[in-house]
Amino acid sequence: MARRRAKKAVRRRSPKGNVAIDDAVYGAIRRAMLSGRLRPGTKLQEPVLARLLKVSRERVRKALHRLVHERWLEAVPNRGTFVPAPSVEELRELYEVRAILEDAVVAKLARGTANGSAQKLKSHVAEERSAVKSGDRSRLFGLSTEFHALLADLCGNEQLSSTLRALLPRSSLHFSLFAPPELHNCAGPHDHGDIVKAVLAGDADKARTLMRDHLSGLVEMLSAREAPRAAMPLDEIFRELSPAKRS
Amino acid sequence: MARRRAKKAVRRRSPKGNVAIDDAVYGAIRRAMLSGRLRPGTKLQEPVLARLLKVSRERVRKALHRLVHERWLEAVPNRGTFVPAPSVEELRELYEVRAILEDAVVAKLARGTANGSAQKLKSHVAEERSAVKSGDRSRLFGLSTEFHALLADLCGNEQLSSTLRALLPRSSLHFSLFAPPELHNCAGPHDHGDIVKAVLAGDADKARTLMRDHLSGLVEMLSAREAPRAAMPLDEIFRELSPAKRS
DNA sequence: TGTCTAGAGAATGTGCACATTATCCTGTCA
DNA sequence: TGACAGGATAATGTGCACATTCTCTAGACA
Repeated sequence: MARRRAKKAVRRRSPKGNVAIDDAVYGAIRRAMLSGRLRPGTKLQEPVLARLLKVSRERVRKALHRLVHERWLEAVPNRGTFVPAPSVEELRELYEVRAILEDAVVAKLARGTANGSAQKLKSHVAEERSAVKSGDRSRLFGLSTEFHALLADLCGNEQLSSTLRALLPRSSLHFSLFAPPELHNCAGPHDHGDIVKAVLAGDADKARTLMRDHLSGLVEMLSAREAPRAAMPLDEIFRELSPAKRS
Repeated sequence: MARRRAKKAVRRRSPKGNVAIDDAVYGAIRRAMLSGRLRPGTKLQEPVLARLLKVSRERVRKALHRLVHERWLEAVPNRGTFVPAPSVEELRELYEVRAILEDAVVAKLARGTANGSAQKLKSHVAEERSAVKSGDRSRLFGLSTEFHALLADLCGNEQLSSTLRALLPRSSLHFSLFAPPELHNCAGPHDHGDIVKAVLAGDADKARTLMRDHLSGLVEMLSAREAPRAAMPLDEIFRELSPAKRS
């Protein structure tokens, strides 16, 4: 009973802030992956992450399950959660499916878009260009992926959008792990601008061709599998990212 | 301490049987949904299911999370887990995405299949025909869905296969909730047989047309939204299904 | 009579303690 | 010296108790 009262006095958790905490934990781990410093095979231990992020182990657990579900991570029963080592074969298959879906996406968009779509697309491409200049790798990666999601969103078919979005985390994983460190090698923003132009011009055939070429180019780049960055201890990775967790 | 020893004496859980229990709980709830007796809006309460299935609440919790993830169910924070009421609009969107993917599937297969594919497809269609005759609604629903998954599997692209499979639970949900009770109204096995013929004949165009018509036919049928079966208390539904849980 | 409020009851959410399992290290024996 | 067995340690997995939130109902008041 004494214990019960003590607990009640100590608890100072904001009422509706639970999902916010969950999202912060999820985001921190996801950002760590996007940074490209987590090498395939790395084990993400629940107690370690809980200590580094200063949350209970259950929160880490939940976030890890979510990431496994989205295929950012892989779980082995009674063993733990690991950073996957996706194969080139998987890369090819993944981008084949993306090509099927995104071909349909740009074809639909070229046939006609909703009001405001043109503005959204243009400003997104502009944002990508500024990210290239500032040299923020994580930010550019995020924006590049989001471009494809944005296209799908503008189709007005939620199922199409969510189906493609489900493929993007795994796609980003390949990017994080195997993209070259130099940003100017990424064939991203330039292609994106051309695709937008074709779509807005209503040229479906050109848009489809550009999209397929764009995706093929990414496959080629990622198949090279440039040597990844040097490994870094977990605590250093998360120490760097911890400020963003609170924003 | 006495409590601790008592626990140890009572526990008689098989060592590796945990995942089996989880699967059983998951399967029981899924089967309940496929039976078509759970109406949209029904709340699936954790304590009730735990009592009916004779497992701990945590197991039920885990299974519900999984079903929510697969979009069989919908969760509302602090409120519970509910049987969804998917709209006709969603139905159309869903089948549009399926058409995009399955169009590509049959086109790939018509270009050439792996050894043994023909046999698998033929025997599957035969199985569907026998299910129609036996009048087992749940079984036919399961087989009909599995036919589309089988086609995707035979493509040899795991990503394509898993992407389509991710859409099938939600698709089955529409089927369970809104398909007419009479089995002979289902435009299933007959279409499937024709598609198999076209694929094995290498006629890609015909296979694609048949697949698109087949999916359109399903949309039309499900859009009618026949009156669902009468509601039934949860305990009766799960009492009927409990034997299968142990098999 | 309709609406709003307070409280009882029951559901969901979460931290913790403990059980179970894997890993690593050490010592022994061939 | 190498391989293997056994135990120490630390991880993952799970049931439970409690906190929090929601729902539903009875009753007061306009």
